[in-house]
Amino acid sequence: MNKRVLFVDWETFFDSKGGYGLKEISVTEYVRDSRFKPHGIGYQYLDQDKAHWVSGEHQLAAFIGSVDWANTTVVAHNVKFDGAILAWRYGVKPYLWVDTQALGKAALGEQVSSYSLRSLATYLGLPPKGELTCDGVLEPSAQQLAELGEYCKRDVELCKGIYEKLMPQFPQNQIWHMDWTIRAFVEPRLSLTENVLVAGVQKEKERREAAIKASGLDKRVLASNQQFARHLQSLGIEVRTKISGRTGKAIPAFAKTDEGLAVLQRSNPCLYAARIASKANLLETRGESLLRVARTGLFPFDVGFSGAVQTHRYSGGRGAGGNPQNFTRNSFLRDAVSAPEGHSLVVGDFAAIELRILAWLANEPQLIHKIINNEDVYSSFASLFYKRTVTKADLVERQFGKCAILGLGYGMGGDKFQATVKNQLKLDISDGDAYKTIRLYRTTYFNVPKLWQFAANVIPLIASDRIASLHFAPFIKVRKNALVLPSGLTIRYPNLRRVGDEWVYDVYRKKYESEPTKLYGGKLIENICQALAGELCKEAIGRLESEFKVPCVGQVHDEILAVMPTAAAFVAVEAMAEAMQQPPKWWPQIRLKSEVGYGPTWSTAKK
DNA sequence: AAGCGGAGCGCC
DNA sequence: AAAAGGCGCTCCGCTT
Repeated sequence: MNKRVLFVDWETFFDSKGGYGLKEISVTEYVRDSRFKPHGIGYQYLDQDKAHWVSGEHQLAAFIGSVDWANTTVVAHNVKFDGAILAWRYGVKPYLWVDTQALGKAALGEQVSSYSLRSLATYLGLPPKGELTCDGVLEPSAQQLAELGEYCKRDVELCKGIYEKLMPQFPQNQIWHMDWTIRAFVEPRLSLTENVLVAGVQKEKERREAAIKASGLDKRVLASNQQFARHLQSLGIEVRTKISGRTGKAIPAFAKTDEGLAVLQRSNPCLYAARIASKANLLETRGESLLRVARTGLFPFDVGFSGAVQTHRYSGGRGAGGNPQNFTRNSFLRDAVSAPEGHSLVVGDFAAIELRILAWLANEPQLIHKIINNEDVYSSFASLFYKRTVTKADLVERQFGKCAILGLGYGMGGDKFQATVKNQLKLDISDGDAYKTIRLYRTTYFNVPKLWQFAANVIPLIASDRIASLHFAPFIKVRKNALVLPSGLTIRYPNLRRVGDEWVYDVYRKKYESEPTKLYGGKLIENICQALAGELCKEAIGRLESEFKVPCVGQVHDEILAVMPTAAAFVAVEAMAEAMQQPPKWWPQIRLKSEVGYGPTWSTAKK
């Protein structure tokens, strides 16, 4: 049977003053709220010239009932919102979900500054979007409802226009993956355990308040850079400054990794602790927002297709209590995420996936050989550095080796490496040691710097009009200002040009203004490694669901989450390991490895 | 009062 | 420059 394509857009009651709106609360809380009330829906099929408007409870029910959802692809702009309403309020399960906002990110990338309906419509030369607000209007008058209908129909037509313009530029094989990111949200399978969140937040609050109280200072003084600096000066403590990378002005060096704060930590630990405690942290704010979601039902997993527009990795969304990609490791946040009754979470992790990709791209035998023989690359590098045999038992030394192996593959310099070691390992190393580590890495794995050089040599080719493939990655094609990945998705370097002896391209960092950004060999390789890792993970999810019938419920870069009945969890572990280890058709040589575990919660499932 | 930019920090 | 990068979230402080 032919699938029909249906464009939709809901108009619903919101009240920003009453705290009931999408700026105020997450999509999940909004749609599940008792105040939720649809004004109506705009819709249009792909083969229709004009959009339609349906309002009124009975008419809406009749419309929903009239659609053959199982054979309909539903398209909307930010479809997680419209899909959540259809799925959670009307029990709709369509053939496929498509999001024109994600389509914009995937197909246009950095070429636009915003992926709002208005911005994409303007960029693509579609008719202007209407202007209308009905903030706080619970019962629109007949005239208001008619105006809302006209406004909504225009949005539906714009959504269809965006789809028609961008779909030809979007690789068909990626449609299923886009659908998966939306299903992970609108068909949630995970739970959030309320009391775990309550206890975690409470503990964190008490810890912070105690630290602030112990200092005897006002929280506002501690939290403000200016006031805190003045307070330190009044105590006769020197306030070190640093130069802002963005503004070029001197600012107080108050970051955790700044030396000035480290000095304070040693000289006045109480004041240091209070300063840190004065800032809200992720643990507490995220715990609170997840708790609000937990009270409404299951946990929708929000990742955005091509959210990382440069590499097409998934980004974390804010639709259900905040970005699930940065839940603090070994924290109560991950303890709170669990499989439903009678089920287990199966979690798989690609082992050192970017390192493997780098090793095979560089064709570096010192890495490839060790990886194939299951030798511990981190210990091996640490052994070279410390000039003695380091094993997994030498925790700090091996951690140092890991930090170097994972960090130095893209050209990192000494200062940055020193800061990274301090930040991740809480380890102080000298300038000399940092420099020595970098030199050791680059001489030991000399094919890696050679790869950066190959990449640097390719940059002029990317900027030219010539069509080619990368000789070190033949499955990646070179196009004008772009690289085409095996999936067909494109890494873009808009307006790539030489400025002096550097290469730059334009990135929208600010909202309305693009900014030249440098491109060099190491960075190009990093973009490629991240992008390929993302593609491998997507392919594994595809195999797991279609071949192994293991329903995947979430993804964090190199990690896949699935939910299975506990009786079948062990079988799913095997399936996941196999699905993740299978090399892709376009790169049969690479050797992948995964670590898979299962348990009742995210924390327990992950080894 | 609301919006924006800068800075810092969580994850991979 | 043989220069790690990709994100989202939060707060402060300034502008509008």
